[in-house]
Amino acid sequence: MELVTAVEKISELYFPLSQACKNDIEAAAQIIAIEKTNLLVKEGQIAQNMYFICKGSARAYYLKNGKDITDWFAFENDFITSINSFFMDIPSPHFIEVNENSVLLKLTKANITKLSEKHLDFERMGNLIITKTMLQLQQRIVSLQFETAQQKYENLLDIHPDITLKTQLSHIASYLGITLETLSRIRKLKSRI
Amino acid sequence: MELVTAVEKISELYFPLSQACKNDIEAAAQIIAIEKTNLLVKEGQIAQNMYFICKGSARAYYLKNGKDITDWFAFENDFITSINSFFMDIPSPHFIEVNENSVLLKLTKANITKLSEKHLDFERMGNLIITKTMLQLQQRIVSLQFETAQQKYENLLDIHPDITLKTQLSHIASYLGITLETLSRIRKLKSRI
DNA sequence: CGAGGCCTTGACCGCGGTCAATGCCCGTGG
DNA sequence: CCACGGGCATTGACCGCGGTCAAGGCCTCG
Repeated sequence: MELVTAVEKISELYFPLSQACKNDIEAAAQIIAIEKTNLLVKEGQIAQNMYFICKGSARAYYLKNGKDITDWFAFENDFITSINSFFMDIPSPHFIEVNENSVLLKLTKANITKLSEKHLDFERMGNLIITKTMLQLQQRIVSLQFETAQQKYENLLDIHPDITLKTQLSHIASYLGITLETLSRIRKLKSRI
Repeated sequence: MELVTAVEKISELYFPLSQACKNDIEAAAQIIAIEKTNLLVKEGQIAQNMYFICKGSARAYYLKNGKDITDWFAFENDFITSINSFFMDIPSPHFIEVNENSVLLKLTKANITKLSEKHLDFERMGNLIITKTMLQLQQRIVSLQFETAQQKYENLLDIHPDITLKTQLSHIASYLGITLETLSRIRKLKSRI
């Protein structure tokens, strides 16, 4: 069953969980299938759920003067939610959109809280995920601060070589903090080599 | 005594702690006085301690092609460490430098681990601090991605109006991802208004 | 008083943003 | 089945922000 394998995957990839913990996760979580371009969270809502991507991909974006700015991508085996909203219980500045027809594991905040209280290993895992996210953000700051548009694009390709197959270039551009036009020119240069 | 008031401050500012927890922190922590320009962590070391700034200020920086790039400032009532190193047990990419003659509360990682295991409220507080740091970093990404040099400087002034009194402009410039010259020109413009 | 840090100022220029036209692909309806 | 329209990407012309390089000013401290 899909739910069991998803939980197993989480335990393997993030933190080894006891069988009792895995069982409780399985009892609390749901598997849901979502179609391309559907929204998991809308701006202004309070994000109630954390999603783990079993299959597919998603992104968080916000509107800045009406422009769509991608803030975060999540692919298979990543977690995604509106972090501001989920952790601080404030209205989400982000939309979360599913980019492809996807299968997600969904955990409510209430369930996560209960699981954290009951299972030390679950709480540890949560800590670890937050810490890693923090370090990733820090890395991204370094990248944004001192790299050229081209370097930033190449870094992204190093991490996600096939991102251009699944993702609109305009979303990638705003994620990198550059314009669509600049990204297009960079890609042209690279293809000529 | 200084130690007791520092712990009280932490409890007030970050998360309400039980008296038992505060007592244990006081038993585990040390107050240390450090002179200006001393280093708390050097590049390549593994950061063993978390510091809370009772008085003074500090910064984390790294060397990029020999240039000093400020990554983080910490002022009174902030915590500071080399986050990569401290949380992941890897050699620090950062130096941590005390900017003024300062008084710090120091907690070793071993003590923090013990306190987290013993006191649920302490662990919660740790979680909260990490989460808030994560959200701050995320905010900084937005700022770096789409703001002009001037906007970034003004944002910093909103948060730390008196930062220029304590901090070299060259450190501020590298924190904002701009050059010292650009910062100087921005400041000139502002002073003429 | 001289030296060395730190900051300011000026001249120059290139990366990447903006605006606008064009190309390309695909879904929909006549 | 083709024609049209809309969304996305490409390309070109232009230009301004902010980087680089270099000179000079201003403290502070020995």
